[in-house]
Amino acid sequence: MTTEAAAPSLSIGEVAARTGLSVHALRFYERESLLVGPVRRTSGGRRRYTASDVEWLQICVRLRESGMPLADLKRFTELVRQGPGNEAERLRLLDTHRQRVDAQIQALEECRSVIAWKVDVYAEHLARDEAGGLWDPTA
Amino acid sequence: MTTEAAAPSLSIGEVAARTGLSVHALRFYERESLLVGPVRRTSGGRRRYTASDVEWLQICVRLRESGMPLADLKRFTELVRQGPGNEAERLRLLDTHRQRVDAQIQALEECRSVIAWKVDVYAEHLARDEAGGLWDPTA
DNA sequence: CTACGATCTAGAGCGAGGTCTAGATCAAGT
DNA sequence: ACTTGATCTAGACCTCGCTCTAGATCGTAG
Repeated sequence: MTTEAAAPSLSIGEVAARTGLSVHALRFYERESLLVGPVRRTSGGRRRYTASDVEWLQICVRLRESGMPLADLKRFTELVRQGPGNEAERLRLLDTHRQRVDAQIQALEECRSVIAWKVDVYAEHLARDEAGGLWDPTA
Repeated sequence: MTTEAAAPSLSIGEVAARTGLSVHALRFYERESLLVGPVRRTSGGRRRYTASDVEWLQICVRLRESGMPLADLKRFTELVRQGPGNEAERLRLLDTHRQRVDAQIQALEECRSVIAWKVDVYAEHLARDEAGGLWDPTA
């Protein structure tokens, strides 16, 4: 494993396709230090991403999708970049986020049930609508 | 019920406390036409909200919390303001939103499981940590 | 060699959703 | 009457998270 044979790398466009991030966003993330290591470049200056860059970005996407602010993601990246020794803090960060996600899911489920109820009210109204009756939900 | 006896009304501050919106946000929502009817004023020009204003705002809060854009909320408000006759469109709007919420919940649950897995990885690592071993998750 | 598309940098711009400020007015307690 | 705190308006400003632009360069297919 220490002897490599032409480590396959990806262009920014390919990484964009694989992560769902735009090429703009990828360059932006890099500027914001959201990548663990520096991205390699070709002799001509084009970025070449490794498989583990892509994996990391996929984790980032999950964390972002679930509402982690870029600032927290940056902090997490820093910790990973610093290497072993700070796992407790990484754990804290992730676990705190997990709790926020749980709260978020719960809040959404409450919203969902309120909305579903409203939907039912309207659906029911429309079902018996043909009979024709005045009905003002503002009342 | 048609004869009223001093309909109790609330100040903007009281409404803020009851809805969780800031007084700034309440004024902003009003400017953006997110309220069904015009808000009453005292002789001195202060806003007085009715109980149904508050109910409406509470629905708005749920819809916003669950990610409905202000533009959609505005559209929904318009429909309600126009009165009976457009229930089908209201239903479509709400049901579309409900589907988005469902999708959101599902996405969050996937994120949650990815995060929970990462949390476990770190927790486990820390548990067997005292034994002391190199461990670099970047590898 | 020529085209043409993908990528480069630095930095400006944008949309959403409020938030805040200034300066004035109102209302209630003492 | 005076003080204090809540509210008023109009409009400037802010954060977040990208997105887009301009103008140059790279690299690959003909």
